[in-house]
Amino acid sequence: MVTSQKPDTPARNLCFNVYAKECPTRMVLDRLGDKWALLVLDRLQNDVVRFNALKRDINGISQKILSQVLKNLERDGLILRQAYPTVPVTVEYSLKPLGETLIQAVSSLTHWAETHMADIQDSQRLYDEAKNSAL
Amino acid sequence: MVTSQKPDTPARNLCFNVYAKECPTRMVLDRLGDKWALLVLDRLQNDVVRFNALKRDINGISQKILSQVLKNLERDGLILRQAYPTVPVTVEYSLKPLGETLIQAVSSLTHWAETHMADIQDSQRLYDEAKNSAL
DNA sequence: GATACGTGGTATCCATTGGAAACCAGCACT
DNA sequence: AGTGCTGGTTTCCAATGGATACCACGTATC
Repeated sequence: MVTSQKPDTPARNLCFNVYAKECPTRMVLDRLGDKWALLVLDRLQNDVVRFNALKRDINGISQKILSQVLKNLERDGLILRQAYPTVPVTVEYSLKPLGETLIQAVSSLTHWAETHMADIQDSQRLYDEAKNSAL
Repeated sequence: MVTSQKPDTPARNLCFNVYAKECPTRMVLDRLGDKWALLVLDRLQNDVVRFNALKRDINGISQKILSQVLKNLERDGLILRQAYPTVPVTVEYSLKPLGETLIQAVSSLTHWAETHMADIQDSQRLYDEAKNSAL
């Protein structure tokens, strides 16, 4: 049976393995497995956007989290931060080539969320009703 | 009670819009924007897996979080939970059709992480070195 | 001159969440 | 009688997240 594998014999023998705790790819998933990062990347698709514009567009994000997320994405080489010494400082964020390669995957996630929302809501309603009738 | 004025006219006027705070699609992103959920879904691709097998395979996940994630995914209609009244209870988790439609997107994310890890590490090293030399 | 505003952020506080470990019930094996 | 395995739940504490206030800077307004 394939189901139960020992921890020391991983399913994949790739150089990088998302299932291994120590693997650096997990750091990437930690980063991407963050709704705000997904939304920021999605918003930067096709656009160059300034800090406060991102804050306005991504409804509900706090400044602290936004600057944190942007800093991390910049460190990862996914986005470019460009500051211009204008009157009040102007800072523009845009996708770097590495980010462009990622946007495909991110985009299909957000698109999936938008298209299958109704199915999920139906399922949740059924689930909750079953729970309540059982009580 | 509406909190405040709308900051600006939103970029998209779709029925479901991930950028809107009140939009249900955000709940989906909250769920998917969770490294553990991504890993669980990825692990269930092509396999029917039992609770403790998932716990073993997904290195580092705690029992509490795993059962929580599984419960949520089941509620969303993405996975199927089947319990058999065997000697010690046997519980099998598998993808439901809705989950199958999602796995493509999830899979490309985890695959992206595995293939572009080296680039990210390079970028992080450069970033940190620049930071340190600036100090 | 003082005041207020807009920019891109930090700093601070506190509620929510996450993880480690302990505990549970039921039964099989020794 | 004690130990182990199953799939969880409970408990406790540290880490994270979000709301809010604050900052420096220059500009416009009073």
